[in-house]
Amino acid sequence: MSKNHLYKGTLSAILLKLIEEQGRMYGYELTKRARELTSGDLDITEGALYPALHKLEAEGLLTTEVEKIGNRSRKYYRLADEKGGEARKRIDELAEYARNLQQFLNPKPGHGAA
Amino acid sequence: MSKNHLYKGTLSAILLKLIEEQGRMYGYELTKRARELTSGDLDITEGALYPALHKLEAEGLLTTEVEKIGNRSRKYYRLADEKGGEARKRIDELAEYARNLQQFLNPKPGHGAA
DNA sequence: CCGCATGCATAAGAAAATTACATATATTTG
DNA sequence: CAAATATATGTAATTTTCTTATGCATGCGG
Repeated sequence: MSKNHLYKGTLSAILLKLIEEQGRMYGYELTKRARELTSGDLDITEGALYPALHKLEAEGLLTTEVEKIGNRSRKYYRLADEKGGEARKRIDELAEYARNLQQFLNPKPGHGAA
Repeated sequence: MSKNHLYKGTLSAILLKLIEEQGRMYGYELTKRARELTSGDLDITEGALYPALHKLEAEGLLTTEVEKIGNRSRKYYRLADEKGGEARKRIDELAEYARNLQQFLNPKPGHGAA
């Protein structure tokens, strides 16, 4: 029972935020963390995840390091130094979006009307 | 300079919310109100608006009343009585989504780690 | 008269996600 | 040990949703 439909459009910014927080993360880890933090509301599927990560890498926002864990390989992502500003900008936009949405849903009870 | 891309997926819920608040609203009015409430961040275009409204109407969530203002006609939308529950459910989901997103961006300083 | 705001609507295309699949290793469970 | 499940990455076909570009018509201000 995911509520993915509402998260549409925020996926790549969410990925950037998680990666920024942890320093580096790999795909599978990102899906688990997102599920945790949203109480299961956001269930990122591979079909959405990997294309999004690849796109961010292609844009130069992320760099990768492949690491062997035993016989299996993980692909770690981290924010690219050169475009760190752009990444942070997108994360900030996400935060501003969240605030706007809150504002929208719970408009400040103006001083005017009782 | 809209930030529409972040709002993807939330449009129909946002429309429901606005209509619920005002009792009834017409298309053009909705675009203006959304722009107002989000300081211009959400600029709903007709190409997104009307298909979304038509879909909600087709789903039975909205009913319409066409009204003549002088020589021009407005199409007012209001929540359908029969499916008012579903509409409110979607609005609640939007609110929960907004809270989750806030939580996600500003995690409560957990008890766990120091 | 011309441009802009109001007001509704559709159509072609792009973007982003869903769903389904493919592959492979590691761990748990009956 | 065999089978199921978790870990781990990826692609492809399809669908949903939005953008961009139109189209039509009224009303008002300069």
